Amino acid sequence: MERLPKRQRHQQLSRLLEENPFLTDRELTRKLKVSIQTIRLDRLELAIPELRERLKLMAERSHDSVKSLPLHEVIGDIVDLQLDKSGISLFEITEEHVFSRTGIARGHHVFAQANSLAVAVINDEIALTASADLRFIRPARLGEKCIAKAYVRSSGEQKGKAKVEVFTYVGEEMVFQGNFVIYRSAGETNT
Amino acid sequence: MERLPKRQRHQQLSRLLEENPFLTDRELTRKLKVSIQTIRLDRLELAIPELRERLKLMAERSHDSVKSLPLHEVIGDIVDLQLDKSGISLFEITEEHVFSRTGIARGHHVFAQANSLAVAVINDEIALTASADLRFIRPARLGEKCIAKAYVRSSGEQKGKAKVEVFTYVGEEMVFQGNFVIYRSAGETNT
DNA sequence: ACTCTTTTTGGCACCTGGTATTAAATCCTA
DNA sequence: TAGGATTTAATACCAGGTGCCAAAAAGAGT
Repeated sequence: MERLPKRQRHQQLSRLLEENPFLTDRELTRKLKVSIQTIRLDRLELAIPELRERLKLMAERSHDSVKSLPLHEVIGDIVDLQLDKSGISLFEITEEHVFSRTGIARGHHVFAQANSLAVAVINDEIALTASADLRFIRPARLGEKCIAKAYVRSSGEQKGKAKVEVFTYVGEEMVFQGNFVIYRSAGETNT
Repeated sequence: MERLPKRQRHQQLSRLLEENPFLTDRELTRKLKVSIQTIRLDRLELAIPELRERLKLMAERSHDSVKSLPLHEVIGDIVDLQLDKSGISLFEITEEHVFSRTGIARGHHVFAQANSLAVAVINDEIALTASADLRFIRPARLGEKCIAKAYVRSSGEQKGKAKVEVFTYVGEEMVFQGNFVIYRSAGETNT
């Protein structure tokens, strides 16, 4: 039995729609050289919804992913904050934070959580990172919940700089440690 | 002339569709208590496309933003790369990177560019940031183009660690400098 | 060569969510 | 009360399908 042609076509169809979900059945007939009914049977078998449904799905995905894009403000959820003293934030490592090959979080996300917290804990109008000293103790992995704890070591209202120490844990294990020096507006703003 | 009802309806219609672009004209008639023709005239005047067009637009946006979503892989465009030697990347500060009150870039974005480049420049299957030492020399601001230059100082194939130095400039001015220690898979992978 | 099954086509009615056009009804106000 | 703006109605048409049924074509088995 040379049942291949159908399977092959199914594969091609899947591939085509994966790389361009905007194709109508009619356009697919031209690419695959079969009738439109065949295309529709194929979609049925492969459980691929019609064009409009595909677009709707994509639109829905993009609609609620607006919320989950944490690029703008604080990275991680701050669950406790004592200004000029200490703070705690939570951050869960999801697919978008990891190297896809290894499932290990990219360093800048772990840093972003710690940095956001270090800035937030400083009780001032303007607080900017001046310098930092980081240690990635062990990699954080997909699905892990990172708990960052920040302690203000010297707030130095006069000097314009504050020192903040941040420790990030997964469970009991420490995964990251950083010493931050934060500029605060009391001292100077910027050029 | 009590021309308000129309303008008011137009405003409501815009608002409704803004917060839920998935509404059909028929659903809108129920919300606004006017005939479907009125809804269509209104959309015409307001140049709001029909439901399917709206969904298509959203789908398209989300489709090619896959490329421009810089969350996953490398932050910044790498324009030059000599593995185990040096690399250059460009990154423009846009609204989403800054504190909205001050227009100053959040530190973790500047760090992310430098960190991505430091990892990219290491010629190895797996490269992870081990530790880093950072100096934010002056704030990067909205609209500025950051040029990060990375130099591998000691690649240490045996030791499993490489040292990378990164300098980030806006024009002639240095805004950031960092010393990175990168784990490379030659030495050890991970737990 | 003749079955039997799978696969592929074709045709037709129907659906949704519209556009386009023309016409009638309703307001408002000068 | 005439006249423009506004609203509603009615009808034809379109894209991109679904659902269903039948017929043609292609293989496979013996």
